[in-house]
Amino acid sequence: MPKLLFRRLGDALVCHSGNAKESCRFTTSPTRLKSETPVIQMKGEDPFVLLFSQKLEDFDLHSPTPSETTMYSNERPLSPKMINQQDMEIPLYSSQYLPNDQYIALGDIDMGRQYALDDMLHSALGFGEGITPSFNHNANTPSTENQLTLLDDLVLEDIMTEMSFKNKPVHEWNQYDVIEWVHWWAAEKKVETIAVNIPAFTTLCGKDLTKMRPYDFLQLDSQYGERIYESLQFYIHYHHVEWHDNIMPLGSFGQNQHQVPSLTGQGSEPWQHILNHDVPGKSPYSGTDSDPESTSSATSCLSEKQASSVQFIPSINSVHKPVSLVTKKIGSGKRGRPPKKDAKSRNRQGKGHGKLWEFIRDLLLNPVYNPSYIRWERREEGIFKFVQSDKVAKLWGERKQNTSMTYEKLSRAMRYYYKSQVLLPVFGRRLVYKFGPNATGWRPQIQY
DNA sequence: GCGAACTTTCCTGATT
DNA sequence: TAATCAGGAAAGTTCG
Repeated sequence: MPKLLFRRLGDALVCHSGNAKESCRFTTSPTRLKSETPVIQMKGEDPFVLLFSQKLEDFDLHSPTPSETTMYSNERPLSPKMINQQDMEIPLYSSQYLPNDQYIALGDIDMGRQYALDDMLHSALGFGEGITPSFNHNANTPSTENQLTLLDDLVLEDIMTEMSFKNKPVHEWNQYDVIEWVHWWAAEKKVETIAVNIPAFTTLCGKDLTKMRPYDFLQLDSQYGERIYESLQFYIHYHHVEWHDNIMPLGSFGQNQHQVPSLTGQGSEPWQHILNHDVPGKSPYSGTDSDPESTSSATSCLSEKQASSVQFIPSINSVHKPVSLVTKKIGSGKRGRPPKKDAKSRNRQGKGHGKLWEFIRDLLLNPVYNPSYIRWERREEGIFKFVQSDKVAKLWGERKQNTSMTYEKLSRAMRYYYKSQVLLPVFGRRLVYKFGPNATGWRPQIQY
């Protein structure tokens, strides 16, 4: 019996049929996913049909074969309006996740979301009873009840086996394993990813984590550091006890705090330079610290090249600092930007200090922000989408030391790139942009 | 000091 | 109704 598996990509839940040529994707908001769980069943093998409990109008549904496949909900046919021709060619979800026609592999899961995939799938399981879906393919393909595939063997644990950090001891984790684990932790604990200071972990490897004390975790994330520390100790003890023979004895949170390094940078452990940067008013990626030793001599797992790729990415936690919003003038009659009272309060703008499109590009290349903040729609074509547009705007504003930055303003700047063909518009798609011929550095590097 | 380039801010109107 | 998009207008900032 073929299996129907899902892959979550940011806000998108990707559903594959039993044929690699067929795929169907729908996107919806996290809120809707959580509060109004879409109900999904598969009917038939090739093609297939997806059945939703909610109105189809609520979803942005794309099919690769709209002309050949007729999809029906239990109430109404799929509106042609909802078929987006631009999304018909999506190699992104093809062979890598489809080993053969019968069994479909589950791709990497974005664990950065609040909602739990297993909750969603369990809800889907319960929906099938009492529902008589209609299905029509080419007007002559009968509905085949016996081909209905339930999702009973999809559990979160299976999904987790896809994550690389699980296959190695903590002290061998690289920076990406650390990031992945923190994402996994956030999903496990139902903690919003954006509330966790994940950027503070991006320069750490597993070896650093195993040597860090509770207080160190608090310095990385004042809100969740304690819980992350405890979870890590639990993880090491109960999941990787066979690996961690070189790891220091573990203490419960609250102990050993007298042993922690000082924040003033006098310690000698390799992660301390990172902690020293993560103090209020200082971004760990700002690169403005005047002490060259603190950034170059530490034995962080990051190479210089890797470090440079994230050096200007600001702390997410700091985004949550109080923002003084500019109130909109109503009917002032005066157009244009008003004179700035505090002209020196802003970071340098204009040329030479990182352009907006480069900032966006680097977010896309950073697993900390892709896909939770921004994600590729079709990477090979340079098409991307803002997942949390307001958060990206805050990041951009933080970079420019402009706390009043909004997505509206950011998007205006994005649209100015149309003229120079750094970006190209993607008509009909909200929050979607495309890199133009004058944008560089976004294409995946081919390894020879 | 000037102008170009880039960005920000505000706005109107349209669309989703 | 709110969010987003499109684009005009003008001002702020930096740099050559």
